[in-house]
Amino acid sequence: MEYNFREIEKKWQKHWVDTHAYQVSNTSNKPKYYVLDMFPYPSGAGLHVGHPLGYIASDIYSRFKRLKGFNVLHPMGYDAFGLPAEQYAIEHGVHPATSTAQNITNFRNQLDNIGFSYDWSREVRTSEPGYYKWTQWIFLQLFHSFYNRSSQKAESLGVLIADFEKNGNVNHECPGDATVHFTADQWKAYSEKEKQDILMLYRLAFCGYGEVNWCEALGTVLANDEVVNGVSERGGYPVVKKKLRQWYLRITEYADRLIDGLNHIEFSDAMKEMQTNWIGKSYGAEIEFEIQHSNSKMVVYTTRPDTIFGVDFMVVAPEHELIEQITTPEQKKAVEEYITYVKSRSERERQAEKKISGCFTGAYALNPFNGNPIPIWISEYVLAGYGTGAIMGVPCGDERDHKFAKHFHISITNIIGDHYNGVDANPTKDALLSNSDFLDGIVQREAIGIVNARIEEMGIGKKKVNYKIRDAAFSRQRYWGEPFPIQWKNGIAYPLSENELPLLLPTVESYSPGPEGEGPLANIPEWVAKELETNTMPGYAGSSWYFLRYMDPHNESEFCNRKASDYWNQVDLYIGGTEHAVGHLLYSRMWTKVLFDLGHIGFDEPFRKLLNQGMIQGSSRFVYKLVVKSKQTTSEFSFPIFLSSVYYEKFIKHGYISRETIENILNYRFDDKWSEPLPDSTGVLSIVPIHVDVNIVDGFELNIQEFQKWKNGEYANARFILENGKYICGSEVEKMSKSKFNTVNPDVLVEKFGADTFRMYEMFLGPVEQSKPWDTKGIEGVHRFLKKLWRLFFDETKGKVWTDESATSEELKVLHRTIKKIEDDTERYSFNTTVSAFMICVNELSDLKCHKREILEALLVMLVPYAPHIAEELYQHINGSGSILDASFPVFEEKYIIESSKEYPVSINGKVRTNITIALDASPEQVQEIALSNELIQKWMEGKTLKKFIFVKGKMINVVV
RNA sequence: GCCCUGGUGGUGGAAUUGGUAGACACGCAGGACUUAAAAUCCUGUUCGCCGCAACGCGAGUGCGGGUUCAAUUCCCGCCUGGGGCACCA
Repeated sequence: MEYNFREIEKKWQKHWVDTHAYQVSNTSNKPKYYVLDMFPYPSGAGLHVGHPLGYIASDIYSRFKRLKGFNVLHPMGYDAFGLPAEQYAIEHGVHPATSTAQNITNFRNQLDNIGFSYDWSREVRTSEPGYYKWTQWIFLQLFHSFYNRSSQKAESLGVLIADFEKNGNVNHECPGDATVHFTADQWKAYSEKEKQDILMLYRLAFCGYGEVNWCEALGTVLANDEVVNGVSERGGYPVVKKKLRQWYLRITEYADRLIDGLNHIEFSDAMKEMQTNWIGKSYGAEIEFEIQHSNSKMVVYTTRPDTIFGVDFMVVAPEHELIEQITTPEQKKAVEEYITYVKSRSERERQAEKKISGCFTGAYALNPFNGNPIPIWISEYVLAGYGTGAIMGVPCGDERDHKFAKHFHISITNIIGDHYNGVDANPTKDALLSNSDFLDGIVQREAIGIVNARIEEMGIGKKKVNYKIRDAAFSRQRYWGEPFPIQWKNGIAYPLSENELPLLLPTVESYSPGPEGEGPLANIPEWVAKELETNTMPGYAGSSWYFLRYMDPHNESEFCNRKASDYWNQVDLYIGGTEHAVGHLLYSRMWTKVLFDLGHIGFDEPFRKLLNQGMIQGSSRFVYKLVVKSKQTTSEFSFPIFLSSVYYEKFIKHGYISRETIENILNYRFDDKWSEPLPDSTGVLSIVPIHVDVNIVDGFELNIQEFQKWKNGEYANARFILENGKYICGSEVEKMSKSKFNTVNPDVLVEKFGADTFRMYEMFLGPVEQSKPWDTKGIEGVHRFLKKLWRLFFDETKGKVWTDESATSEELKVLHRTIKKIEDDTERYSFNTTVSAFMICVNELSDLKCHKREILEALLVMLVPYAPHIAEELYQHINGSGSILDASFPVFEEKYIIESSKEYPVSINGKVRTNITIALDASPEQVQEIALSNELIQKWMEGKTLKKFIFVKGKMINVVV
């Protein structure tokens, strides 16, 4: 009987569906375990081999926990709102709901192929009204709440209003505008509009104004993704910043709790570091500077007040409101030109720019301690959104300031003596200050406090904690997202009541943008007539709380019943990529904290343990096309000519190919003699790399016949210049994507080798956490392993070969060593080493000719998480009853693997010279005696004296001479 | 530019807490079985040197230094691949 994986896998997949094998209940006397994959966006491109990596890992862990006696929640669903579906709708007129449903169907079919243990009865889709009703409901919770800084949690706005009526806002500093102060009487006297405007400054979900990428030519707002080098990706039109009314989430109020919460969850140190850096808490001071010949003042934020006497210039962000007031007439034109230039630049470009740019305003600030005038500059490297949008430039202590000063020939004051060498800035805090008036001779670290005290005393500044994190923009001028349950009346935002939810996304005629950068909803007269909000929510709205919905997916009266969330509690294991480090993973943590504060759930961190899967990269292949480039055009030969990679390498090395070389090659390589004249005799020959489908390349060798058929025969009449009779492609590791023709479809591999082989091979590739390029070569090894396993049970000619004989101690040792390895490694998510442990076990059992049920049955149970189909099939044969899914993981027993002696490596001065087998219970003295009396060791020690004898029990021996 | 992360044979990787570097596979080479092929099995496979082999010697975990009896592992400096940087999800 042969291993017929196609038949076996179909059979069991059907059986598992028929028997609801993966349905899980919210009530159980088993302990619970919740394993979750990061919410996938069902893209039209379908799954490539990179996607299932994490899914397989989580599936293995879920099944493992089930064998260990847990009630395991392992759901899957779709983050179904998003930009690509809308873009597709604009281009093809297909409703996003239609294309999304289609994509989901494909996605699901691909997943089903792989044999996952998802409980599909709990599937959710964020674009379904039954789901987004609750996204809207949570938005209303945010809208109706503020962050009470004294109790350190979200509370109902009612609490705030009650206090305003009694005390004004003395107890509650205004988070949206710290300059807002009012008494109880003033509050009561305010109009409805004034009150609402003030409340808006407190709400956790609030409306404000923010800059977007505005493309006039397309009449739309663009995502950062759609802007390339300052112009639109589609069409290449100019993109500028534009201020629009936007919704925000006040995540800044949660900054401290988001930092603190990291101490209570198991994320990698790298991940915690990224989140901490993103939140960017810093301790510093705000200092006020007077401006010469002006009544205005400028406020800078600095983390280094100790360097106040080293300030040689000021820099304000190009958006800073002071600029207009302080710019001198002589500088006006230059400043305006500079600001125009900056408007066309994205924030990223501004920060990444190596070329220093800036413009002098003509104005001077005055150092509050010595009255020295300090020139005020504008530069793109200062961002408006951080701190006060103005910094003090201290060239001797900050690298960027230093470069700026050098570039604009601003003289540099050295306040740190020898610590500054005139060439590089030195950001030390340990130098003794000089040139610093009353701070001379004081260590910088201590001077910080002294200056802070002095500025507070003088009333020109105060200590200030700052955060880099900004409030999260929460609206999009798009169609395919959740509508806001908000109505606008006389400029006041009124929430819909809960019983009006869900506010359904209406159908539209066209998906193109509304007037003035508004979203498509602004084009619907009925919508506008009802004064409904025309923005929609961003992609991360639905994904910020989906892990809760899985616990109670069909509940129509609550977002999630408290009993269900109390039972399932936190996600015990969350698997996904690091690309979500500072987006999704911060937003969902914040939402969880809000829901906790408001008493809707009983925990304030969503994910107890996070495992980051590495990215499977594509290994792209290139063919090299010969073209002729003149100054204006690129022309081609009448039939395309491709050169093997060796020629391209030469071309790259020398930067050009001579006409003679090419003519020689052409004449020499083609049997029928090259007769065509080279096109455009004035042009330069050049070689252009083109991505070629990796599926028609074997290793690096191009399959020329397939290539000529590729892309509907676009290159059917191509000619090739080969090396050693082969066309060798170039290669590069890049993101796996359709446009790079480097995707590999799991369906193809499952069809050829089976799901079990595919699952194990994905794991065998390397540690889940590590990124690596995909290479299909090697999958055969895993497939051979499964066939070898099969042969432990069935012989091609003899049929069944397993027996009921009892196992020998040698066989038990193999089994129990494997149990220990599989259990330990699975527990620490080291799935690549478990696969090799299975291989070693099967190799050893084959060598021992072991076909004993006692051993094999335990092996099958361990294999279930990894290769469930073959395990279930073989289990049915040897056991005959029950499903292996609910078997118990075999119990490791130390007694089977105890060894009495060990072959010690013996080194002389750290170099291994021989191995000696010594009893494990030998004393160090005995070991030394045995080792030193060894012939080989004596030979090595000849003429030398023993300096030290190192013996690590069970590990090694080192003789130092 | 800033933050995070990786670099070990021809290839993917192993070495879990500083203790035999290269487990397990792929590929390659040679062999067995077969009329032949597939499948399967066996042997070898880090590099260099000693004319082969055995044995042995030397080098070796991106590069350069350091700590240690001992470093892929710890420290310092550099080179380089990947991810993120706030409207892709």
